[in-house]
Amino acid sequence: MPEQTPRPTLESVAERAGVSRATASRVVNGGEGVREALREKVRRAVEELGYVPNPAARTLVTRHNRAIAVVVAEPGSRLFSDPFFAQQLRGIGRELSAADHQMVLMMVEDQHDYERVGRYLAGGHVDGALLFSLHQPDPLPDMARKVGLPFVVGGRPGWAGAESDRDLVYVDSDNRGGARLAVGHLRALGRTAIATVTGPLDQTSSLDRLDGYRDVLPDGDPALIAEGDFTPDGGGRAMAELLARRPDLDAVFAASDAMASGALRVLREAGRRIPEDVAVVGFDDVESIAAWTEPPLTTVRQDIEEMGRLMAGLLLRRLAGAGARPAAAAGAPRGLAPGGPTSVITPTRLILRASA
Amino acid sequence: MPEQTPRPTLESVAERAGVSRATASRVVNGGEGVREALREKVRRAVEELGYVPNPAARTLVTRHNRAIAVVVAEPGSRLFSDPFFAQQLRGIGRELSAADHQMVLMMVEDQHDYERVGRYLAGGHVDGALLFSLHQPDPLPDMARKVGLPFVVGGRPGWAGAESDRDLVYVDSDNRGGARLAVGHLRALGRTAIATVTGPLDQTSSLDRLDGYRDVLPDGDPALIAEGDFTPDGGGRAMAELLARRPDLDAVFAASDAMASGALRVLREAGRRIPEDVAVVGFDDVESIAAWTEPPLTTVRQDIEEMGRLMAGLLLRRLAGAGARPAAAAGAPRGLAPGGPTSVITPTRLILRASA
DNA sequence: CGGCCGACTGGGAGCGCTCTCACCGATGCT
DNA sequence: AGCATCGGTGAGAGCGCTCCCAGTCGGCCG
Repeated sequence: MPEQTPRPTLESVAERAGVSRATASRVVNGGEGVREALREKVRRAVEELGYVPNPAARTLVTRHNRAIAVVVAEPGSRLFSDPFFAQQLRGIGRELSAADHQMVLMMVEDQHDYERVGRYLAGGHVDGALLFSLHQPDPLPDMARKVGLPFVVGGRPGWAGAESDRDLVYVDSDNRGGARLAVGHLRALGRTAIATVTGPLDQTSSLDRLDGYRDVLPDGDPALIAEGDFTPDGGGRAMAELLARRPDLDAVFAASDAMASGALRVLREAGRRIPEDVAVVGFDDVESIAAWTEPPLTTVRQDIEEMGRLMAGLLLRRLAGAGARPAAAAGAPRGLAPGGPTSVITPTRLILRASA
Repeated sequence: MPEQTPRPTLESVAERAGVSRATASRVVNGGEGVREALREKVRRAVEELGYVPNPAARTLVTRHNRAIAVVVAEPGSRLFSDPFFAQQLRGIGRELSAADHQMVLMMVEDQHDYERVGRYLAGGHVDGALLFSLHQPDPLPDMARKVGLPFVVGGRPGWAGAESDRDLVYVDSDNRGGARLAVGHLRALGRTAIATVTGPLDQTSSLDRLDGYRDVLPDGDPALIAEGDFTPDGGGRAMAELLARRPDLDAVFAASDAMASGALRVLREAGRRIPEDVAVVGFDDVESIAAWTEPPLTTVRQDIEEMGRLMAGLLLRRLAGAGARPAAAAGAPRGLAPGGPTSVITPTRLILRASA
């Protein structure tokens, strides 16, 4: 940066206040154990000089920088196509800035990026990391672990062993419970042939939602299950398939609002009235979709911002050191390690609109 | 951070390689002017020790940290409700990581946050800043200027004097041209009573789009103009008003897809067929909306990711120092200061679908 | 009234890295 | 042969801050 005037240093503040650098430092950092008279002098000097501590110098000795990394894998994916991501960021940002920490956003798209991120995390630029959308066995957690960097994962990790990995702390919404809510509602409506359009089955959120569907319909016809891809198009295709297999279906639970909107359109084109002929329930409650479909979509809402806040809070607590357990936050804390912090599942709830 | 093993320092690398710290440093930073033999030795030492440079120490002396801040005002607003923001971030991230810079995300919600951000920018945590959604005369640019921090603004600043402020460099899409495209298309279709639903008129993007509408329809009936708020609801309300004022209207240009979706619904409820009775054109081409309305929306697309990339590129070029002018990027460079970098307007184009 | 204790304060040693400059041997030139 | 030159290399001085440790100075106890 082009510095116009040489920036004031702690040294200059101390000089102006007529105290030692050590004392000035004490005042700047809270002023414990410094007589009020001196404290005031230093404060005035800081004011007059417009002194701002140099974070690099501080970090050099304290070994932390009040910053955490938010690593987002595959930004090309749905993470960037719906407001999910932005809302999550907002929650994280709020929690972090309340704790006076900064958020460093990193996007991973290809192999090369993994190295970049790995180097960054290893470099000690940040005190901790929030890892998102981990699919396959992802190298990120191991990288972080290797350099001793605390981290929290967003979304239940899906690979073998992840569940039993005691320091793999994650935050996820109650996908399974939400799906149960949706399908239960459909059944309570008296529907008897309830289909489902799932998300890609290599993602835990899709799997969990499908499990919820099965919880309610343990003996369901497999022909009533079709896989989508979280896009409106895919939802439409899956719906068409479902219609071909079971023309008699009278309800559909789509595992995302986007897929539901595609399904709605296919259903309409097939001449089905909604909700009279076929009741439809979505998932996510993405405002720009759910409230504006024709008819408005009954769906399952997850508190996305809260998830972000929770993740940040969990990480912050880990940083604070101590084995401080997270207060059982909204949702059933899922005990993993008897001694460490705990993963959290946030609740979901049904939003009733016209489609079911 | 809990360091398990004391992290290797440049000193230890030098020792292991049998060279001085200075030489080791040279190798780590590119290896200019070091004999191949030594270079190799150092590289091996780095490898064996798993050495990663300490960024804080480096920043302390170089005075820059390969990081830029992305400051987003009022995250509660539309910035977070449509994918606009996420896409922009993606563009910024791509450009930045190509230049090996990091992105520090800061959200400003209230007065208190302004102070926090101001302190952060003044602290030298970052080498530059990208400022978003500046409405009223915003303190941010001045803050940045005061501490000599290079910055680029997203979206044309709207207050008096901003336009003539020669180092207020911004990137915006061609809102006015896009609106001209939309309205021109409607007119070419033979429509004679073309209405428009504007965005909130305290935002330059709304104003510019309205100007584009007027460019094509200089003698239009003011009753054909209604103000919305960029939400589907607001769009619907404005549409209803328009319908009441001019029941004979046969086309509508909505200044955002979200508002268009609301307008579509009101139009449908009023029994108008689209596009037969009323042709509708939106703005933004937000995929989750435009492609899935009933009928699919003809709209104006802006390359949002490109805007992000451009902003980052502009800033990076500023940082690189030199009066290097930005290459006239896609779009008409709008000359402000004859000597400095230049604001950029990115092109928009019409996407034809069924609604018009 | 001397000695101690405790609350403050200052001195100084780094944190890990970059960068200037002096130095060194090997060339190249006159 | 004598001397300026030059690519390479190392020594050392900080960058601005924190924090340990020793020193100072009242006040209070015996």
